[in-house]
Amino acid sequence: MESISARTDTCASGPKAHPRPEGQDHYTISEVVAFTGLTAHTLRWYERIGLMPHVDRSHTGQRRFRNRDLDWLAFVGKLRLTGMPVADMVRYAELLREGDHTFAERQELLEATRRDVRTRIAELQGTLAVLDFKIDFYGGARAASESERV
Amino acid sequence: MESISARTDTCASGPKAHPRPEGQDHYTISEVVAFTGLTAHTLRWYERIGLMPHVDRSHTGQRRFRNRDLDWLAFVGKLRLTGMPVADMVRYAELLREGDHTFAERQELLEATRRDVRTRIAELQGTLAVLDFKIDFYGGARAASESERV
DNA sequence: CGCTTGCTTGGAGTGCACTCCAAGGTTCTA
DNA sequence: TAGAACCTTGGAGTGCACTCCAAGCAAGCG
Repeated sequence: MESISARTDTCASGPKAHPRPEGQDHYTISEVVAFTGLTAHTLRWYERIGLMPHVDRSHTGQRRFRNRDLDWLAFVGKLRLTGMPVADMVRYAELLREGDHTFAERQELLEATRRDVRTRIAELQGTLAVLDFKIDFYGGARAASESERV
Repeated sequence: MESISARTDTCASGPKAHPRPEGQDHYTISEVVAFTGLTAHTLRWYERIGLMPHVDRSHTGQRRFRNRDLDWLAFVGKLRLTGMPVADMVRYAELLREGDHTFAERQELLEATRRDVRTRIAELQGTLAVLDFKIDFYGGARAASESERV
């Protein structure tokens, strides 16, 4: 049970995660900034709103991120690219914390996201057609004015 | 010269524009709201920030949109779908107002946008791969737990 | 030990793209 | 011609996703 959620969480060896040094498993916030490209502000904010699963602390209270946090941040980065609202990501994180009985809901959430992404790709391909049309027009107009000039 | 910019502006018969009644050429703001799905607020705001080419007014000062405005709004809608910042659209509108000598710059702007759209599509396809992976995982886990149960 | 650099917090500020408001003038329908 | 529905304006407000700040504690180095 536990092992299944863990695998779900870290996504195993699936998609490539953020780069990181080998054989290490705790990082300061600035190291995570360097790996992920996020700012320290954003990392703290993610934690505050419940988007991080629970970050370890040093004995003096400083954050010590682990590899699983980097994996999670890599996945969050993907979700961010989909345009998913942060509130929905937080919802997904909550479902993860609640355990295996939320499998179905998590799957649905991801499927809804996938539908949105597919729609978005189709929209973008539509805009691409318009852009091609316009750009060809400008190209044609310039070619025409050049041939007039020649 | 003029005719070329006009064609560029309205995009001629190219991509399909917002639906509208045939054989009419002036519309109140609420009609344009119905055709475009934008709000009246947004239409006025577009005009204020210089994103509309110049909307006619009735003798009492109310807006009377024309077909070319609907064409332009359809194009702006496409640009909006690309994720282009409004400021860049305003820039494009300015270039249009400045006349034919801005052809090259307009073409560049559109080409840069097209590059962005292509990048965005590639990103989204990357996220799709991750989503597929995760969704398959949930599907597999559920199938496994069902077979255990059986 | 002192110095610099890094980390902590709650709360306030930013930029974008709208979104709404109040107060009043206009247009249409009965 | 009355009333409802629609239109006008400048300016203020909203929601999202950060982004920054001040004040103070922590860590590593010569």
